[in-house]
Amino acid sequence: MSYQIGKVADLAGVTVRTLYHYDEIGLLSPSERTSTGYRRYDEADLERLQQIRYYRELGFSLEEIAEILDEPGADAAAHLRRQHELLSERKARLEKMINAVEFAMEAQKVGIKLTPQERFEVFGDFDPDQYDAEAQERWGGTDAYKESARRTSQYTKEDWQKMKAENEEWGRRIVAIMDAGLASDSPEAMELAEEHRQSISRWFYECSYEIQTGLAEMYLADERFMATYEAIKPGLTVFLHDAIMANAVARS
Amino acid sequence: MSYQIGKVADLAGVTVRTLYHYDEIGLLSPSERTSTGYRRYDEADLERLQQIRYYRELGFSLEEIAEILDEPGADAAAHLRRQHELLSERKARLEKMINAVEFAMEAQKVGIKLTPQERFEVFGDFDPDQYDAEAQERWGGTDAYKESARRTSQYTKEDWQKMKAENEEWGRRIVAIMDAGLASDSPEAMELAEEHRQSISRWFYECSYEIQTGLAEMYLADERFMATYEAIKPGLTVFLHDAIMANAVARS
DNA sequence: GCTTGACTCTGACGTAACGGGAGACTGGAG
DNA sequence: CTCCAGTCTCCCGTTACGTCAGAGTCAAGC
Repeated sequence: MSYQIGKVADLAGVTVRTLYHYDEIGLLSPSERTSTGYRRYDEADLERLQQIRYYRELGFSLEEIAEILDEPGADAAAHLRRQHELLSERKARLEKMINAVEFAMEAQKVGIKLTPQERFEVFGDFDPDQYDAEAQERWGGTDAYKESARRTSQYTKEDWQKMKAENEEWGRRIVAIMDAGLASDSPEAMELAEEHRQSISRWFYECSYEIQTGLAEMYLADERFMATYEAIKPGLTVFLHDAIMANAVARS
Repeated sequence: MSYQIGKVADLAGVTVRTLYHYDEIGLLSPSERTSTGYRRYDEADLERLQQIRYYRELGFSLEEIAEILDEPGADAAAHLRRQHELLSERKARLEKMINAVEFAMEAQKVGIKLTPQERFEVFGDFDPDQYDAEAQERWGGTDAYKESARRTSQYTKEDWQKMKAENEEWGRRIVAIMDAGLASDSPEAMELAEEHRQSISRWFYECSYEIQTGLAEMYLADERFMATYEAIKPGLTVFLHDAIMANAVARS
């Protein structure tokens, strides 16, 4: 069983021109020709094309691919293993980039400027080991921001003003609680943590306790998020963080 | 605060030539020049470069990026949302490719040939909705195949022969159990399911009950995997599948 | 004030991986 | 026998830079 060039192109999702090119440079020369010069690709050719496509997807140049595939002692299984590893690395890199975008969105929402390093560190050389895939999960997958985008795009100026007013009111109340000397795990503080969560749920996206605790950690970990809360009242960031944690534990 | 071209190049992980190029085609022209003609990039330029890098990573051409970025009414937040969505799609696609590679590895291990469609379907147009991210989890993340690769690379010819002998012995025993008319959830059948799991753990990778049940489903879902077991004895695939399920339930 | 080495400037040509024709031949359906 | 889609080889075009070349710039050190 063998296929002619157009069929192969369709199957593999490439153009015939690409296959001509691969033949020209000797990367993939069909193992047979008909008497009239038509190219015929067999199973082995398809397998090679499959490997080529994976390595291309991974960003290798055709020259590099030719070297890799013609390496003696590297069989199909070895290539699959290698591709699996490289794809996994790419995935980790992508997750890192998604997190970076989420971070940038959150920063922008609060009106914080990114440092030049932060803008680009995700594009730098990547060490897969240092990356914690779980961080990704904190956001509850990928829907939160989609939902947020869908909702906020509809908001009018009055909506934003109303939101701002609500937030300020909330700020006054939590400051009052702190001033009253109440603990961060007092019912009053926890109630305000709960309101913080519900406010996000109402205005932006369904905010689970898990997501909220993720936010609380981020407020603490990043001095600029911290600054926005500290500006309202010194100590508020830690207080809010603890209240969120206490509330999350109590409610679940 | 503004930066000169080399600093920007370092920060963003591109070459100065790339920045010259972006300037030439009007994609990113620094907002200022010194009196001696040196380019000076400010914060806004960096933000634009950040967007450019994300869109490039996503495979857009420079011309497309110019259009997107100069679209009126698209602010930074809109770009971040768009990038987030596109990155998520890419991630789903990558996961699909990883699964396809794993499938190919499993197929190869058992000596099954892939159909041309299977070789390339993962490269086709991708509908993100149809993809089930959980399938990915069945393999217990990404370590199983790494481990398998690490171990099998050390194996000698005798190891492989020993493994083969073990497998054949296991095959004879499970056939005997079927012939004896025992049920798939009989202790004897479950014991052999357990041996199946331990054999994989010993020879390839730490095989959890979760992974094993994933394998059992794959044996049933794919007629060619099925064929390898049916060749030993008709009905074996279903029998083994049920035994694995019963054993997994019983042990956890 | 002068040198020096790292950095920057503007051309201009080179390259990888195809895209998109032109013009001629092939091959199966009617 | 005729068509029309598919295939062949040749060849020039394009994108996103890489790679010099030759000249000017800048901060540091003597």
